[in-house]
Formats: sequence, C-alpha cells, structure tokens
Amino acid sequence: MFPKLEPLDEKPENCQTPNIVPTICLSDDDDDEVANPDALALVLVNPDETQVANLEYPLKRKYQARSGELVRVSNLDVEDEIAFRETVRKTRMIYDSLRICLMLEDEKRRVNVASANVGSPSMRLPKVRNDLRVATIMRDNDLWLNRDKRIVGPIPGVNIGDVFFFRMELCVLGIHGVPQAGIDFLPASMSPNKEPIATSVIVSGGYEDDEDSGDVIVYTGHGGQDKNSKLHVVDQKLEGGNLGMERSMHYGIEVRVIRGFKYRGGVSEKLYVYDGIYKVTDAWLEDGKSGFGVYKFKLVRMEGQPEMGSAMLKFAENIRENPMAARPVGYVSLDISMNKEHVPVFLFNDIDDNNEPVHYEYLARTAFPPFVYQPSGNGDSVGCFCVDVCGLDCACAKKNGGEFGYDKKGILVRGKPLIYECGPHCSCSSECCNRVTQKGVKNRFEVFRSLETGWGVRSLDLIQAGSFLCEYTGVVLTKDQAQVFTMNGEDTLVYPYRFGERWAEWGDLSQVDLSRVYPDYVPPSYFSIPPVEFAMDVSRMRNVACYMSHSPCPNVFVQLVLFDHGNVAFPRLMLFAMEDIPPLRELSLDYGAAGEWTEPLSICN
DNA sequence: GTTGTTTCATTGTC
DNA sequence: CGACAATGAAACAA
Repeated sequence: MFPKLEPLDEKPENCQTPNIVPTICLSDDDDDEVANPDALALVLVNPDETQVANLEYPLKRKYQARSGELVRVSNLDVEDEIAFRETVRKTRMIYDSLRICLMLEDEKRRVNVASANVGSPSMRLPKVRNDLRVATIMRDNDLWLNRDKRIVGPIPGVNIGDVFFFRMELCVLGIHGVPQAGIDFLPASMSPNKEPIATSVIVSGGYEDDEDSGDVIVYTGHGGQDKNSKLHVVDQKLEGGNLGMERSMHYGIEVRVIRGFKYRGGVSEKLYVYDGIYKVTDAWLEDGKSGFGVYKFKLVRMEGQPEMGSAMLKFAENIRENPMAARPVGYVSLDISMNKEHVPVFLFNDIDDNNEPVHYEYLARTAFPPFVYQPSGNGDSVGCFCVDVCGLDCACAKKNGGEFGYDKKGILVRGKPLIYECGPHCSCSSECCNRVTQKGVKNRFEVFRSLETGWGVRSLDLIQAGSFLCEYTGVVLTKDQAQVFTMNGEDTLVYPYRFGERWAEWGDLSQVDLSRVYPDYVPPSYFSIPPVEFAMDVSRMRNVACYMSHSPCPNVFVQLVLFDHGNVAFPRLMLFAMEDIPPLRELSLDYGAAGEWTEPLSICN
C-alpha cells in the first residue's frame, strides 16, 4: 500500500572524494566543481576572519548564519589532526568552564538575593538552563565551530567514542547543528539543486519504531507526533529531514550517527556518544505501531572505522560488573595497589608475559622529606577556622585568590599555579568541598600493556572533564640529592617542572566577553610561585600515574596542590582530566618535549 | 518517586 | 524581514 521510494532518474557522476575539502556535487550538469584550498583553514576558528565576516552584516543579524556549503574533510596529516583536536578541546573546555562559571555566579546571586530578602522567602530567581545559556554566549563570541561549512562525514578533531554530556555541545562543535531535532540536514532552500541533504542523526531511542542493532539501524523519520503526548497522530510526510535522509541515500552521502543514552551520576542526565559514519541504504514508508504512516531509514555503518563508542561503553560496563566474565584472560593483578587505594587498580596484559608493575612497591601518596613539614614561621601552614563547611570567608579560599579550587561536585574550576586545599591544620570537617585530591582515587583504573606505548593507563569509568584522577607519586629528591642520584649516568627521575603549564588552559575564559552577561564580573588574577625544583624517584616506589603515556595532545594535566604542609617549593602533583574521557580510552600526559624527560638534565641551572 | 506542563534556542519555512 | 512551527531536555508544579 505504501510505495517504495524511487531514486531520481538522474544519477550523479564524478562524485569522487578528493583529498582535502571537496565540494559535493549534487547534480550531473555541474561537472566543474573545484576544491577550495583555503576551505580547510576556515573550519578552524579564526577570530580575525569571523570578525570580518561579522562586520559585513553588523546590522542584519546578531551572528553569522550557518553556511549552506557542503564539504568533506579527509586525509589530514598528523599535525592537522592534533591542531583540530586542540581546537575542539579548547572549545569544549570553554563550554565547561563557562557553564561552571555561570553556575557559581548564579549561586552568588542566589545568596545575595536571599540575604537581601530576609523575611520574604518567596523571592526567587528565574530558572536557568546553563547548558543553553553557555551556547548562546559562545555563539555571540564567535566560538562555535564549523558554521562556515557543513561538513559531511567525520568532523576533524572529533574521534569515534568521544562523549558529550550536553546536546548543545554537539551544536557548538558542528557535529549536529540543531538543538532538538534528530535529523540535521542542509535545507532545500540552501541546496544547489533545491533538495535537502541529511548530514547527521541522533539515535536516542525516543521513537517507538526505532530498531538499533549497532552496525545497522532502522531510524524513524520525524514529524507526525502530537506536541504533548508524543504519540503519532498523523502520517509523516516526505519533507525536511525525512526527504534529506532519502536524498542522502540517493547521493550516497554518509551520515554521522550520535547515540544518546540515559546516564546516571554524570553532570547531566544524558550522555551522547559519537559512533562514526553510516550510509543510508534503504528508505520506505510503513504503518508504525501507532497505525499512522512513518518513514523508516536503514543505516549501515561504514567499514574501516574504530569500534563504536557505544559498544565500548557497554563493554566497560560489563567489565565493571563482572571482570572475569567480560574478559576471561589477561588479568595479571586485580589490585596492584594492594588495598592502598580506595578502589582496586587492575593490571591487564593480554599481549605478552610481562608483569613488571607488580614488582614495584605501590605508593598512594608522595613521600616528602621531613623538613618540608616543619613550620616556616611565617604562618603559611596555619589552616582555616571554619566550622563544618567552609564559606567564601575561609582563609584557604583567600589563599586561592578568594575562591575555592573546585565546585560542589569536586570539578576543578580553573587551573592555577597552585591550589590550597583545606588540610589537617583546618578546623572544617572532612565534608568540606575544598578537600578533593586528598580523598584519593575514585575511578577504577587499569594499567594495561599495548603494542604502541608499552604500559598505559585507562579507566573503566567515564571521567568528566575537570575531575581529579590521582596523584603522581614518587620519592622526593632535593636538587642536591637529584644531582648525586644522576652522577652515575642513568637518570630515571621525573622532573615536575617539565610537565609545563597545561593547567593554564583549563578554565581559561579570556576569549569570552562576560561583561555583557555580568557587568560586575572580575576576571581572576593569578599569583605566581617559584618553579618547582625537586625531582622524583619512581624507580622503587610508584603509583598508577607512572604508567601514563606521553602525548603532545594529552587528556590529563598536572595541577599543583598543597594541603598537608605550607611549603610552596614542594607541592603535590595532582592529575586532572582535560576533557571528558570515555571508559577504556588511554590516558595521556604531556611530559614536556617528547622523549626528553628520560634524558639526564641538571636542574640547578 | 511519578507525571504532566512549560520553557529554553535554533533552524527552516512560509 | 518577521512570524511561527518543530524539535529534545530539564526545571518545575501537581
């Protein structure tokens, strides 16, 4: 009764994919398409260019409209990959930092309103959706990516398995440009041949007629639903995104697939995972479960892509529930920390018979020499006198420049040269939120053997950006001790100063103009500390951090923290997540220039 | 805790 | 160019 959709009679030809950024031809009368060599650069955010673009239309619209130009980005070299990845991550860091910033500012205002309205408790602030507000502010500051091109296929800098807590992030990055609809498509009005083209879909299981078996999805078109009941009340029509899907099938245009899940314990109730590109292989109209006509699209995952992120999430969940059943072989140890961490640290090797990490004594906390703990006499080791939970007048907050290092959920607000936590000298309770890193490891880590990097570390839990991971521990050596240690040639010491200043990237909102949102907003000012001059010996005692691999584009960074003594020359090296890290993805640190950290180097110069 | 209602931001169409 | 419908998620009220 329902006709199968027939493809248009004219078949496009010469639609091969050139290397860099081809324009996609949608009709056969247009055979002189030329790749624009400058188009690649346009994908990256370039403040100068976007400002120029805005000046052209300063009165017509507040922000640059989304482009109608379809492009593919392929065959990037390694340097381009890293550059795109950095851009994506920077954008995501701004999103997260701004969201936390708005949250903290709102809290301040709430306190102010409450104190100004003593006796009239009915006074309330309007409700806010910070996930949406952040996107608006970033859009007004030209910080959205990929608005000047519509990318077909993978988004440079976005990897399969990347996870997102907010749907709006997908808009900001250009992965899926519409904030609500499941199908994102180039509209007919902007299309060269006046046909809509679908570029991405979100599979959230919100449609009763969806079927999802991983590599093959039967996706239900949109429309026909009642506004309130969400039930199908009329037949769907072949228009908009539905027609776009059919046209993408016709032209063989790949479609990005993002899966959405309900997720507990995260910063949001939902989790989105980028699962790679699919091809639409079939489209038809049928009676849905409601009895009304629904369009169906068969999506088949393209070959040669890394394993699906959603499959990895599921696999990690299975390992957490029953490690042995999920992976029968490969466990060398079920806890190399020997109960020294609150959660066990697995040692996993299914490649060779190397079991080296079990031979080192596990050191959950760095051991400093006794003199570090002696009071200096200038009062810097005196704690705060807060009762129960610290407020903004806390002495430790003042040391941090008038704010706490973490939000209420323990997420690092912004990187600093040094963060002071409340410690044993403070009178506040152990529930004080300024005691994040001293509480130790919370994630289930696994040291694993890989062919590429030797030993590596990954987590079985999803790690939210800005979360504390673990300390980088070892036996501390002073400058003099380190020199003696390295005299006999081999230098296996770790030099903290070489980790660099990745912390400065976390929470950096200098690109955002907040004066319009908060006229009285004062950007934080940093204080500086002298360079860290001690070295760390990890040749006998170490912890999980020691096995993290080096990367020029790391997902973990070092933040210096003090809590059990006041000696700024001997801070603890605390590791935080630079981005949302999906389970089973390798953790990496920037140890400084590649390879350099293992070479002997005098630190007294 | 559950359910229904409203609201948020953006795009595309009329 | 302006109005408006469509859309998912979360805050909120019941």
